[in-house]
Amino acid sequence: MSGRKHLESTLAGDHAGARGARKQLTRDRLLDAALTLMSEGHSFPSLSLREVTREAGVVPTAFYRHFHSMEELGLALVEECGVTLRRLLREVRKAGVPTTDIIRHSVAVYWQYVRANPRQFRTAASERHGGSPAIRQAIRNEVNLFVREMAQDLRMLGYRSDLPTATLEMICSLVVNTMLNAASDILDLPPDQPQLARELEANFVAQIRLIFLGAEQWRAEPAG
Amino acid sequence: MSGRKHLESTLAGDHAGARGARKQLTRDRLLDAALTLMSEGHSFPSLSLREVTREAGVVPTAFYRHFHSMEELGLALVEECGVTLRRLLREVRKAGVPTTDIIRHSVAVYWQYVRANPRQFRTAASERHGGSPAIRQAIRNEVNLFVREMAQDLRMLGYRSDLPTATLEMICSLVVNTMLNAASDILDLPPDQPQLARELEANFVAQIRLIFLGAEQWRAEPAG
DNA sequence: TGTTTCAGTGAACAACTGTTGACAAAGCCC
DNA sequence: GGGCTTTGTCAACAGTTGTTCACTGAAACA
Repeated sequence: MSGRKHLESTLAGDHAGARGARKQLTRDRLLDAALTLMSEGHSFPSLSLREVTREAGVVPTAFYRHFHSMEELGLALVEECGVTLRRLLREVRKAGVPTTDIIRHSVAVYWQYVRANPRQFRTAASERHGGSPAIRQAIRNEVNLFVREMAQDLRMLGYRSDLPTATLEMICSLVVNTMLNAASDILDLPPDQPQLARELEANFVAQIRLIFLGAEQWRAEPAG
Repeated sequence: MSGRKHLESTLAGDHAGARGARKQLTRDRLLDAALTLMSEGHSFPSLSLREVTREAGVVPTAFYRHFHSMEELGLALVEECGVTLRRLLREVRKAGVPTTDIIRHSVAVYWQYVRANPRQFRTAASERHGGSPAIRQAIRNEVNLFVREMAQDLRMLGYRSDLPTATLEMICSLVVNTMLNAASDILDLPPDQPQLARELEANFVAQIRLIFLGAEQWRAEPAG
């Protein structure tokens, strides 16, 4: 019952054998099914267990082999979105620092990233304020992680090195909020309206620019 | 069938007679029930028609005397939230312009307003990105209305009168997004943590301040 | 006054929900 | 190979859902 192998297999995502691989596959199919249903207009709290298993091509009872409840699936989904977000950060970082018009460039990367992963971003935006308290908290954690990592990046770049970390994080959190709002906006556009999309992007760039304009003016001792 | 009186009573919210008043009352009870259930952790898309009528103390079929579907109730709810928001704007406006530390003052009013109407703000934040497409669109309209009104207020105050309206609205939309995010954050705090609430408020004030710091620096011709 | 209109009731329906237990087959370990 | 473990299936349950229809009683109207 409590053999070593069993313990291993219950830890996160080991699943080396052919059996574990198969399990991971249908687990992924369940997560994918939920993501797909949500991108089709459903919202997560209204998803039923049976709907998800139907979409995944599995019998309802099989669900319990992977999650205790829909809420647990939701948390797994949040983690997946977090991974996606952090991958984005790594990509932007890897793209180097053009120093000239860095904002427009970063926004462009972000924009294309949102369009490439619409389901994850819709889910993140949708559950951030709407889901169950537990899921909301999980997303908050994920977002905070992202914010902290981003602030650290700014620090590494030597941006406003006179400011305390808390202030940098305050700025980044403002940026991230704006990012997520913009993602939700763009994903609600009818896909055949490139003009509206461009206006939205321009507005988004302007807002980010405005934030950094404010950040450059921020006094280290804002006591007024 | 098409008498004058009947026509009147189908128009929005006339309901002068004793009958109309009674109808309006249970309609309000339905809306209130939905709001209450949502503030208890449920999210709107997962609310069932029967749950709402149960909470409102009426039989399920009575629902149809007021709304065709839950989605229609949702739209009515959005409108109610919009009214709440505009009342807020009027209150801030009425409070006068202290000119000194206007941001901290406005934020304080807003803060207390959120705490006084938690159910409306939770609903607004929750459905803004999460609800059905129709409801999402309705909220977007409501928010845009608010943004436009706020931009007009800034103009009346003579704030950055050199900027085009579109730019003012871009700024206000950033402010409103930040406001709604902060509302969602504060409403998720455990109610016995005044220290966290104060930190949250300080962070919120800082973000708004940062935005206006950027706004003051914004060049009328941002072509770079 | 008598008649009409209509918000709210009650019973009933078919469909769907989450969850159960026993069972088949395939992977795993000895 | 044989026995244990485990993923997925099948059948079935009790409860809830949205919606229907015929109804009651009181307010509104003539």
